[in-house]
Amino acid sequence: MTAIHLSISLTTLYSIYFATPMPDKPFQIACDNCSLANLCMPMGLSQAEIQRFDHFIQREKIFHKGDTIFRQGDPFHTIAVVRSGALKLYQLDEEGELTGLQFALAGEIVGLDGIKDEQYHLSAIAIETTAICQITYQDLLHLAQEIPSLQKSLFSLFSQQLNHHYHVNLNATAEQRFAKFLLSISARVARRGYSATQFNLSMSRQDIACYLGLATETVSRLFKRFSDENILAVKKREIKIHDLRQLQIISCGHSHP
Amino acid sequence: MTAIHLSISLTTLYSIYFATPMPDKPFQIACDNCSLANLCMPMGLSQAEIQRFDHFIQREKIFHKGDTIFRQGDPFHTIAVVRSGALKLYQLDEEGELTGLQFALAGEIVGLDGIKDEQYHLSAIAIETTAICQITYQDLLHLAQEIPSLQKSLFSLFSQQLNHHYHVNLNATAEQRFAKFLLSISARVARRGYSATQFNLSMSRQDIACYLGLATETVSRLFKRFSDENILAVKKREIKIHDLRQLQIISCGHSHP
DNA sequence: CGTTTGATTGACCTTAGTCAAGAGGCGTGG
DNA sequence: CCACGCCTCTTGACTAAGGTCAATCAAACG
Repeated sequence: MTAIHLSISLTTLYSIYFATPMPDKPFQIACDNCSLANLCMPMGLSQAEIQRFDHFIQREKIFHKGDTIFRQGDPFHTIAVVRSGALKLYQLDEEGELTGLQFALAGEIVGLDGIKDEQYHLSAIAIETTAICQITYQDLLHLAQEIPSLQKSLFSLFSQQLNHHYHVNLNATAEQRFAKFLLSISARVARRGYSATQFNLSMSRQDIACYLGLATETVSRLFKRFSDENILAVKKREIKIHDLRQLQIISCGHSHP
Repeated sequence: MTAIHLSISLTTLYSIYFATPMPDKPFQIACDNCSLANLCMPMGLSQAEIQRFDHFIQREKIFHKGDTIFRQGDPFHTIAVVRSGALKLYQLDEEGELTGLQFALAGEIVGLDGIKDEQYHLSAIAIETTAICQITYQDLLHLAQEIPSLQKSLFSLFSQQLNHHYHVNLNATAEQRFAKFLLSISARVARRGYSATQFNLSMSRQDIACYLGLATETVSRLFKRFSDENILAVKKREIKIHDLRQLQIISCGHSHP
């Protein structure tokens, strides 16, 4: 088969195809056609309100693996939502020791921690290619004042974020924590309509270990153990869960009866 | 010395002393004269706004040790603030196992977790005699809509609560966690104007252990160790911290150089 | 004044962390 | 294209921190 290589710019292609010059933001997703809208700030808003809200959203930024979104201590101005990809959020103490680590997946909001002291308390970096939507806190406050249902969904999102933090259990064993982690990722991926049993982890073993308060070796051994017990299949960072029920049982601490 | 025992009701005493019948809410603190106002929801409000806000606050309830404020799974209607005393907040999983535990001291807000699913995700019980102020979420939403600075302080409080949860460090040693816990209590007590170095813990050793993800025996041993090292003095639940600086050093993991 | 509940202390054991070595990928540059 | 070095991950052997079990003590409470 012979391949024909065309050298043609996107702008030209666009204008040929649509018979009109390419606008500034040609293929951009707006809130009212975003698949995450029901998980995100505009949830519960009317069509008109969503369009009004959308007007204040910045979507230019694409971050690559390792890029910084904001740093702990930076002055706080904007709230961000992960549109696609994933972020790692972490906190260092005065000595530079890591004191906390979380992940933000598509549809999840980051930066709310900055409101109180007008500075971010966490650093955020992309752990894969990541698109984010941003809104300034000033705009958000004004909009929430004018749109009661936005105010309500913001409170709701805050509440959800609080609940999410209750899930790390200090008393759980390594096995329980790890099972709970996999279930959490599964649920978060599934919430956006993807498979709950097949996904790839964008975070390193080391990040998982830090998040769970374990050593990387322990995480590695748990992957092996669960794989040996046929609970899941793992190939690099590609995970296929075979027995979701068993994971649930393990996460509650009834692993080996 | 001879004691004279008078049997006389508060109502009667009030009317004798003030020469007027006792009103329904005689000695009640209002938001505009409450010492916690600058930590609480009305922070940043004008005098007039505080008085408007105050109108929606219920203050009748006094809870005794062991009394339940709300239960995990109860329908969510109200947000509460601890005016004096202390609460224990805890979460059980489906199996009835404890999965999380926190404390709320005077000036701290509880119930925000309930907003998202319209039910409380934590149970709250008093661990000493506790007075709370309550407001219904409905009223709060309406007020926040009308009073921009209230909306702003609510977001700020939410943000603060999120930050507070980042402080539990899964990678810390028993010693570090314990030191951090004492520092946290110290700071929270001091914020209300009380001594940062002398306070009494209203929670049991078991509660502290659960909160820190340790065994009660370990907590007991840590109290002894710190006491032996002259970092603090402990008598039952009465704590006197001698060396706050050393606690800070320990909490960062530089205990024994 | 016994009974109960919470705290302390000691002896022992388990879990998971540490150290060390090796394997598998990935990108860079010769 | 292959070789080299650099990561990340895996696996094994040993160790230590802290959990468990059990006994004792102290305070609280009816």
